[in-house]
Amino acid sequence: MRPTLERDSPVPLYQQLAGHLRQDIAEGRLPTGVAFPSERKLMARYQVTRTTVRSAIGLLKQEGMVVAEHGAGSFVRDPKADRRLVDATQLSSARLSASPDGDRTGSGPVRSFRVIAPIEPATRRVPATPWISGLLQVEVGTAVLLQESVGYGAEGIPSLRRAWVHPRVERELGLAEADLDGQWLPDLLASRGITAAEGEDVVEAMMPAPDLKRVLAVPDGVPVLQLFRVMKQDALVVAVIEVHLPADLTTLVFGRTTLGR
Amino acid sequence: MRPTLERDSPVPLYQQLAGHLRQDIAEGRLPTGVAFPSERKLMARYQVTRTTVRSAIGLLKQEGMVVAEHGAGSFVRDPKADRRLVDATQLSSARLSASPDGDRTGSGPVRSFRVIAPIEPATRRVPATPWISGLLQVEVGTAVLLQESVGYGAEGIPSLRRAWVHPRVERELGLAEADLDGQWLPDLLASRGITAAEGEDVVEAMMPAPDLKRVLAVPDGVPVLQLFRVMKQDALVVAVIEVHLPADLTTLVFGRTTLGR
DNA sequence: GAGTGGTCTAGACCACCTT
DNA sequence: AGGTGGTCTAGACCACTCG
Repeated sequence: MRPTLERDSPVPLYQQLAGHLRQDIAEGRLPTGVAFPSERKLMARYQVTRTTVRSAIGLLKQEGMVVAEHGAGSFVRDPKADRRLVDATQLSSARLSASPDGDRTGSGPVRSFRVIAPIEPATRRVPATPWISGLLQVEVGTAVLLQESVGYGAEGIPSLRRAWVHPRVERELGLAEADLDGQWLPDLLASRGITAAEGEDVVEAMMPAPDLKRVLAVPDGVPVLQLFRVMKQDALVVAVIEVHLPADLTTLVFGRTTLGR
Repeated sequence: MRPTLERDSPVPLYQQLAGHLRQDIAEGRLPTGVAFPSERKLMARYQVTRTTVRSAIGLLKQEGMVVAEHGAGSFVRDPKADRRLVDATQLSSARLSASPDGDRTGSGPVRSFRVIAPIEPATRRVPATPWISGLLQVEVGTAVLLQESVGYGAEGIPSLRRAWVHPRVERELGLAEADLDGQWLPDLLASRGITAAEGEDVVEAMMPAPDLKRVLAVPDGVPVLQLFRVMKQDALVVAVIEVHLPADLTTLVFGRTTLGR
């Protein structure tokens, strides 16, 4: 009713509209978790086409402030609400579980799990990409064992993990692909006395490619955190663990923190 | 010509089209950095409307695989190409510079800087949000000094930084807001003997809100890495440093890495 | 000036959820 | 059944870049 858009403004209508909606959210007129005027209502209220309305809402979706549910409506979201603390240094060790309940640590209520299709650890041999060969410290193209697994990790967060073994370690331990299937590699290394207290961590973030987005059930407007842990022993690289985590659910912590969020 | 879309498929046309384009990119038919058929050409080639073509390209944009330049064309992008290694533990110390050239470390060629509008360190007093109060270990709502600055950091990466001082430290050092203007807070702390070798790091990622997106010149489809460094001395929190970095440019490294990417 | 991407209109039909 | 978001058409005009 009252709110109007300037049709002569150099700022496009859909951006003006997005601004109005953003302000409505920020100032509490559109409370989080609930409601949102339907696209047809917004058309009428602002006297624009559905295309324009959808462009505006599209912007908010990309910012992670709104999620749309087909047939039900669009809902305001707090992009920072669902984050749980994750200890980066512990990430590589524990095995992923098939159901989120398995990892309930008993501390505090854990809500709204995301449904994914877990994948048991599966092993294959692949040539090292430039990036991985840099971390593993082997020649580019060297054939290395790669293990891949999908499941729920610490705090019930869906995650995809990959583990690359250094050929030297593979030789020393006499590993075969068959040994590894169904068993999470760092567990196996630990059982043979390789704990890798040393090591480094590398962190990146990106928008998920469609495959990863589906596998981890990542909503629109949510990036993925990517953590590489370089396991070392006696200054030699033993393995590289890669972990993908939906960024809307995770706060990565390096070093103990007394954080009672 | 040859490629056709299935109109009866349950998969929407624009998603099919996006799939085709993704495959063309992956298999090298659309090389990175160059070209891309214009929207009108794609309309003709696939016999769909411009809306459908734009939806497909929109998907690729959100994945960071394509950038569009008004009037010039759309271009394939390698989402991982421009990353530079950034030492997370060093991030808080050095002051941001107004031009990217100032931080050229001399090691290797640094290309394609992004143009931003630097902001000198400016100080104000704000009530602690729940999140910050948790990190600073003060009561929620406590008035704390906040310093904010925008510029080019290590490796010439645009970044926004904020520093919160613990009230105890502010008192002990007799800081005034005027003291701080134009001076980067960690520098000042260091000059008074507070180095904060201890500390923890917290990392998150998110899609940038429009303000941040503009300030850091973040392209579409690119998230922002957010690093909080909790500076401590004798187990007491001294200050919290927050750093925002465009994720397409940064690989955060924790611990020394021998990585010659 | 020709070609490109950006915005906007006015419609239509569909798939899905809620009641 | 009625309302919601998702897809798609067929057009139009504009702002920008490039040769």
